[in-house]
Amino acid sequence: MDDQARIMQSIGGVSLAGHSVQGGMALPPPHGHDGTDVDGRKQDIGDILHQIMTITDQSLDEAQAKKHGLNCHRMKPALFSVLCEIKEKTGLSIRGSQEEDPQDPQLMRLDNMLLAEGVAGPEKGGGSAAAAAAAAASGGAADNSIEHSDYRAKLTQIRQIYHTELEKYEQACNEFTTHVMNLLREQSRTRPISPKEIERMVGIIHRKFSSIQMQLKQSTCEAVMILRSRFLDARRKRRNFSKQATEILNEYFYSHLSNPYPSEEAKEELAKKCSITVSQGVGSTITVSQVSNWFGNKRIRYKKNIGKFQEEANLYAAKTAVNAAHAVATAVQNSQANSPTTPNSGFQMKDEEFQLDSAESKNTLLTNMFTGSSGSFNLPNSGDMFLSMQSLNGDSYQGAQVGANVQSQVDTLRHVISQTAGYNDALGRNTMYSPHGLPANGGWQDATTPSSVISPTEGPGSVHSDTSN
DNA sequence: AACTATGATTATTT
DNA sequence: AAATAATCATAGTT
Repeated sequence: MDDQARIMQSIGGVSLAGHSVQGGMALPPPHGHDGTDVDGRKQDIGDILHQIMTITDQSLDEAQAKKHGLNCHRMKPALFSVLCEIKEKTGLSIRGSQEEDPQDPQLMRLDNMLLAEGVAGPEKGGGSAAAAAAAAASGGAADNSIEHSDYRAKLTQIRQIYHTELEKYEQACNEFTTHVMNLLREQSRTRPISPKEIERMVGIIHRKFSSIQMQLKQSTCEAVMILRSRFLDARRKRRNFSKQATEILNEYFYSHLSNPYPSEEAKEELAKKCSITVSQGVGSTITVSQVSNWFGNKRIRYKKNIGKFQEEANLYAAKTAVNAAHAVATAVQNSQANSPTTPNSGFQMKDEEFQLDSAESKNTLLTNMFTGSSGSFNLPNSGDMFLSMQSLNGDSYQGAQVGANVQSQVDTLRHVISQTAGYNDALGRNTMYSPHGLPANGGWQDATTPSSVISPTEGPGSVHSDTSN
């Protein structure tokens, strides 16, 4: 009350001195007599101040009405100028503006991370989301991305939420800012508000909202981290393939030992086979990239220590030998049947001759057939092998149809042969199959120095730097 | 618990 | 881009 009295005092003085009392004259004075003029004015001003003070206590309509009344009041300009003066004196108007946020390193960090994670930024250039969608649409043809499709989907989800929230905050911030600005502008009719103050206010609001946004960013980061640890690390968690799957892969590997690089199609096929193979109850469908991994690992590990794999090699070679023999036999039979120009040429193979039970006769037979012809299996690939077969038999039929299909079986047969031969007459014949001179130069089939048949016990060196974890 | 096997990742080479 | 070589980290084995 003391303040108020003082203010009123000064109002009386200033207003009368500074502003001519035009407004006051225009409006009918509350109290007509000169004698009570001063008292009346005091009361007037007291009323106005009271109304200003209590403006927020009233309902909107009432307040609007009162506000209008105040704005039209004859004392209003005077009061305004007084307020201006007060404000100037108390130095309330310009203060501050020294708080420029120091570009918050933490915010930067979060921003960078979100950007790196592909959550922020512009839709990743048709990258993940589009690719994932395409992959999902096209079905199984998505090799690598299908593994991460879950992850990508979740990431997209996070991204979406993040963006909608961000937008929401942005919008709310703008709305609130404009609202406050309007409010201040309107109030500036009643009390002095410099543009700088408005600016400062806006700055404050923005800072508040950006701190909220930072929280959003932080929690988004957290979500991404959790997602990462859940998925990408789970990806590293290894599940062994099923027995059947490794069986299939090994079969392919050992029957293509001379060139164990399955084409993309072959890989797809293998992946399919491995996935189809029973016991796939719980999520272990094998993907193409897994097949690639497998072959990569297999090749390098086989090469690194062939001796260790001899047993396995024999096993699978023998296993597929029967099939191979079958296939060769039927293929030859078919070709013979289909081509009248090639009557029997002593290359008949009957199934019975290739029962594994009668392995001995089979192997010697084949051994004689192959080793007898060229004496060496140091061939770049099975294509040559096939040629040698042809020349051996003096057969003139075009083997294209057979040749292509038979190639892998020939590999297998060669293996079996080399094994038996290696054991039976390993003396002069160490240039037959077996590892095609691998460890020396690292190549798989351009080997120029075929090593001797590796004994099934342990290869030379046998260093496995791999298993030293 | 030590050890090996193996699927996956990373860095480098080709 | 694909292969290799080295390495990682876990699944199985002993």
